[in-house]
Formats: sequence, C-alpha cells, structure tokens
Amino acid sequence: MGRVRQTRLVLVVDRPDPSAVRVRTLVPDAAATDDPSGPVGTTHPATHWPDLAGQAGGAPGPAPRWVWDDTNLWYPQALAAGRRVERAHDLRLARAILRRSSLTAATPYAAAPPSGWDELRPVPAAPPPPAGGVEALFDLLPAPRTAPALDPVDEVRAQLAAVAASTDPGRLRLLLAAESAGALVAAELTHAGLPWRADVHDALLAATLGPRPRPGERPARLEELAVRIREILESPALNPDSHPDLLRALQYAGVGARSTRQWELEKLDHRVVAPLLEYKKLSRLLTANGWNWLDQWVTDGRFRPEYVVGGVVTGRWAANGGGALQLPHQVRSAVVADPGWTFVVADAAQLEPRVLAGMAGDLQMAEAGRGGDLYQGIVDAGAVATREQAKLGMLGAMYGGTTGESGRMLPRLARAFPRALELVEQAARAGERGEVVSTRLGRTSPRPGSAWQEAQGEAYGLDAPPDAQDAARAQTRAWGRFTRNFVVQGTAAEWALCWMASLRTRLWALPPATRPGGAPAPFTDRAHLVFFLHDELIVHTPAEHAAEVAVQVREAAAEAGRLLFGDLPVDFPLTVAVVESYDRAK
DNA sequence: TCCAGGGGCGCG
DNA sequence: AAAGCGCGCCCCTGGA
Repeated sequence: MGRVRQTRLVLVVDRPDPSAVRVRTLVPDAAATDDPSGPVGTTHPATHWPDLAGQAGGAPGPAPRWVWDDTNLWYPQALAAGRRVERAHDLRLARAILRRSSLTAATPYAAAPPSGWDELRPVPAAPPPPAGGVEALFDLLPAPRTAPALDPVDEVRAQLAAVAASTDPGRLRLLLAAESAGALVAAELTHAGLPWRADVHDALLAATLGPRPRPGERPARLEELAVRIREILESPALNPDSHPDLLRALQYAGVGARSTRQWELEKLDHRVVAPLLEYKKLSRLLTANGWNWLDQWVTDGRFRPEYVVGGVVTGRWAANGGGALQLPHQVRSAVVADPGWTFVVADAAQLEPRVLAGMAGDLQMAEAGRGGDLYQGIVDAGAVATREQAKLGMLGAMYGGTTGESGRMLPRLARAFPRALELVEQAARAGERGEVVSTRLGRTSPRPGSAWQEAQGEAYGLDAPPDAQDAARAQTRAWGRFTRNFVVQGTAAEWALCWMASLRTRLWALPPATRPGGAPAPFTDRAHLVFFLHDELIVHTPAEHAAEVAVQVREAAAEAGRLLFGDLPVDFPLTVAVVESYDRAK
C-alpha cells in the first residue's frame, strides 16, 4: 500500500492500585511500525474506565488500539456501559503465542525465564448486566485484577520487540491482531447472546420427551422406554444409565454387545436395540440440552456461553458452559431471530483442505477448489472416482487415517496433489521426531510431554520389555497425527479469526436498525455476530440488511484468504443462508 | 462425601 | 460406517 498511514494511538490501560485506572499513551501503533520505543504519554487517573474508552474512541483520526492484560477484564465493562472498542492487543494471548512460536525462538523474549505474565490464566467474562440496570450496576463490577508488578507497558514493548526480531514479523503481527480481534468478538458474542426462544425449546422437549417432570423423575417417554428395556432384558432393577449395569444385562440376555456404544449396538440384531438406542438419544437430549440447561443458560431470550479464545492448542476457540460448540442440530429450531430481524448463517466450505492447498502452495488443489465444491473438483481432476472418496481421502490425509477407504485413497491423492500431501506428511514426520510444527501465521505446537520422551527412551533400552517398543511406536505415531493435524486445523483457525475480524469491522459500518432497541447498544442495534463455530458463523441482522450482510460475509472470507495466502489463487467459498431460525440453514 | 477417570456422545 | 484430529459435558463408578 502506497498511502501514508496516520498514526494510531496505542493506549495501555491497567490498574496499578484499586482506586485508579491508568491509561498511558504509546506512539506509534504497533501495526504501523516495529518501533516499540515511543515515549510513555499521559496518565489519566480515573475510576470509570469506559468513559475513557468512549472519549478516546470518539477522537478524530484512527481509533486507538487498546492494550490490556486480558480482554475479559476490561471489555465486558465497556460493552455494558455502551462502549465499543475497535482494536485491541491482548497481552496474555499474545504472550502465549510469542513465547512458543518457532518464529521468535531465537529472540530473548522466548528465552527469558517464566514471569508472572506466563501465569495469567483466562478469566471468565463478566456476566452481562440485566436489562435496565446498567448504570447502577456498573460501578459494582469487580475491579480488574492486574498484578501491580506486571507493567503492561514493559510487556507490550517486549512483545513488539520480539515480533520485530522474529523471522517473519508480518505474519506474527497479523496473528496477534487476529487473536486480539477474536477476543473482542468473543466478548461481544457473550454480550449480545444468541437469540433463543425458550418457549420453542420447551415445546420441542415436551413433544419429544413428554411434559417436564418433577426434579429427580424421568420424563414420561424416557420412563416408558426404560420399562420396556427392563422387560426385554428381563432385568427388573436395571438402570439404563449405568454402563456396567447395562452391559451386564445385555450379555446376560445374550445380545452379544461388547460395549454400549451406539454404533456397536446398531450392528446387533436384537429387539432391545431399537428401544435402547431411542433411550440413549432421548437421554442425551434431556441431560445435555433439556429443561435444566434451559434454566441455567437461557435468560431474557438469549443464550450466553463463554468463549475461550485460544482455548484449544491449535488456536481454535473452546467454550465454557452450556456446551456452546456442541449445540445439537436437534435443538437449533429454538434459535429464532427477533421480530423484524433475521439470521445470516455462513459456513466455509471444505475449509481445512483449502487451507492446506494454500499453505502448501498446491496450485492443482487450489484449482480443484476453484469456485465450488473442492471434493467434486478432486473427482473432476481425475484423482478419485467419487466425491465421497475425495472427502474420506482428504480427511484421512489431514487426520492421519490409514485404514479403509480413506487409506486406499491416499496414494491417488498424493499423485494428483503432491505438494499438499507432502506438507502434512512432513508435519507428521516432524511430530514423530518430537519436533514442533507451525501454522501459516506462526502459532507453534507444544512439545510432547516428558512421559512421551521417557517412553521413547525406555523403549530402546537394554532391558526394555517386549511391548515397550510397540507402545512407544504407538505414541510416536499418535504425536505425528497430532502435529499433522495441528498445521491444518491451526491455520484454518487463523483464517476464521481473520474472517471474523474483517466481518466485525464491516458490520459496524452498516446502519442501525430503523427501529432501535432500548438498552445501551454499542453494536447490537445493527447487524452483529451472535455465534461462531470453527468454520461457521451467525449474524443477527435487521431483515432489511440481510442481503448486504451476505455480501459482506463473502467479502470478509475473500479478505481472510488474501491476508493468509496473498495472491495465491485459493478460493474460500461460503454456504450462506438467510433464515429465521438456525435449523433452516443447510 | 468428594473427586478423578472412564465411557459415551454432541460439535467442527 | 468409523477411522484418523480437536474439544466440553453428561452420568456413573470406585477409591480416598
């Protein structure tokens, strides 16, 4: 880009003592230059930090980048007070990346002994305030817990220096920006919540399980099934929830089950199988997403899980509470847009193999994925005969599968797409040697644990037991499968972060609904993200803006592709659906 | 009575 | 059809 960038303020916020919030200014922005040595600017004593966020955010020129120890300690309060932050740098998340990245391995930052910054654990996001009570409630929110000894100005300078001294500052800078943007999105997702119709959910449960039972009792439908199972197995005291109990009863009745797993039971020819599978299915619905779940997780028509950014080793998000990333398709009909609003549900098609094509620079695979269905493209390229074979084969390549149809496809795929297949093979070999691997942007896998190392050493000692070598070999392969998958899953997670970060900015530029809501609405008065699931997201939007949102979602995906892979011609097509409820997508 | 771990299953 | 990767959460069991 040829244009001159305007200086973006970097504002470092912390709470050195309980009575004051301190905001210090660093210039220039980390994104504009690698120079971390700007002077420390003014200090603003304050007790009401969202006002500062609001003032700084309203200043002319580019919005500042806020630097803080942990997004969850600062941002939920600002959101509750109606303030939106445009850019951030989360020191805890950035540190976790930089301390382990192979790109910074040669820097003093990576070599330094552990400090208090390494001990920071994710904190739960502050729960959103109940509707109406915002101003009064705000000052009661707990104080941020920054340890006084940990100076965020020192830390951010050290991080910027590490990035500048790394083997690829551009990639790391993008990764840190994306990770922090993800932290903002995660806080906003919790703040906004996923629209959830408790009445629809309750009706669904009642239709499937029977009316809500008294605490401690089984719903009627489930109880009927339990009775039938006991009759068929002639085991009057059987508790079908107890695996050992159930397995014993199955064996005693001569059913021939080796476990109580669904797919094992399905293979058996016995009249207990049908009611038992039905019982397990309904039981799962009841315990995982039944009335208790509804009571605990849905309030004011919103499901507000807590997302844990970087909670998975690969860089994927995890979630706490409510099983947010495991929402069964069975209950998605309860996810209903508000009146006058609608959902735009977008899903990145075959994200992981596309990311692999990009990383490997595999132009043949990129060509196979041009525009449409990558798996069909693999068939059309003549590599395999059917779409299902292409899918199984690619999954096997990325997960390390060796058996069955999946394994049989590997040689053909390797012939057609040598670069892509070679990349995952290399990653697997590195893992088997105990080495680390890295994603496109530089997130690096952990080293195997000490138990792994010891098992490797012991297996080849003089007095090693005969099966120690087998066990060690199995562990070796398992770690290879992990590193093989790490590069793909981790890079896909980076793509998704860039996608969301770009979309977040684009949605903010859209107009508010013509009929705004009542409560403070830093961003929920217009199209906004309400759900994220690895390669899929949901935007809740005023119905009149849905078409524009669909355009922006696609453009954000294209932008994410360019950010990760530059001019390499890898497409990232989306499946986009404009729907009133989540179950109507796909 | 508490808690770790296994079995199982939901999601990508 | 599960397998090969990554998760969270449920129930139950068995040991402290």
